[in-house]
Amino acid sequence: MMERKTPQLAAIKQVFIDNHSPMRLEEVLNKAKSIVPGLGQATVYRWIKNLLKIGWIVAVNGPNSSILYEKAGKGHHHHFFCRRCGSMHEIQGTCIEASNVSIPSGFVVEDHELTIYGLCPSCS
Amino acid sequence: MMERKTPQLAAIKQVFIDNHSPMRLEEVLNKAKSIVPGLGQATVYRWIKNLLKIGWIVAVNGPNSSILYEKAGKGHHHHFFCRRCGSMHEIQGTCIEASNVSIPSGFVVEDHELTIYGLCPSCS
DNA sequence: GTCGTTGCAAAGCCTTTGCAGGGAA
DNA sequence: TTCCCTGCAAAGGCTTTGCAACGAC
Repeated sequence: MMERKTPQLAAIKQVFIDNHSPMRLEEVLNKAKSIVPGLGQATVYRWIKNLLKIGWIVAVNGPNSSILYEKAGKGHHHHFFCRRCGSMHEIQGTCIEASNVSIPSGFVVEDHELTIYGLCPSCS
Repeated sequence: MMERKTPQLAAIKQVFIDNHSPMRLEEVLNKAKSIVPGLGQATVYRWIKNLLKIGWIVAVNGPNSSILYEKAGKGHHHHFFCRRCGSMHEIQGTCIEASNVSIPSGFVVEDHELTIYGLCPSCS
């Protein structure tokens, strides 16, 4: 994949660099549109797919089976979802190592994902 | 909601009683169809929505933002997703209490969901 | 000039909804 | 008889794809 430096791709990347909370695709689209007004949604769909494939961003499972995206390479962390305002927050320094979990024999653990639900500081 | 005892609803419930792993809606539909051949997908969509609302089943976030469903009232447990065969397993007795997690002040924890990724016994 | 990239619109999925007939109570 | 439930098909909503024009290199 030879990436060409287009304003559209630059805008999409910038959105991920500027925003640390995981975002829905529509949020990425809107934020990127404010940088490149004519940006089409198909372009965002295509680049998110590509950026996922090359590992520049990662997908996070959000509530209601939504998919959220965030920039990769931020180290292991978990996510907190506020049930009142619907916001998603990164929770740093709360790593639960897989070794702390007693898995039945036979299962090979590679990775894990933890989502905490509750109220964020603004809503509690 | 006054539930009438129809063969369709009985079949859908039976599928959840017989299968302990979380299932995609399509799986529920197919299994229920083997009990009630003419079963329409709209009926399954409608009953899954209702059973969720009354808390008879619960939704689980699956990989790729898929939604999985399982019978409620099985106690707190986590899920293991096999990356090779795509199967989802219940992991009992591995409860990570929210109190074990150091959450920044201001956040009110109500619940959590843990998904472990790796290889199941059949695939490892 | 080449060919990756883009925006638009059409096409594809999956899920929900409208509706008339059927059947549980 | 009442009216909840069902299956079918149409409608919605979100994502992907086809295509011709554009533009990075």
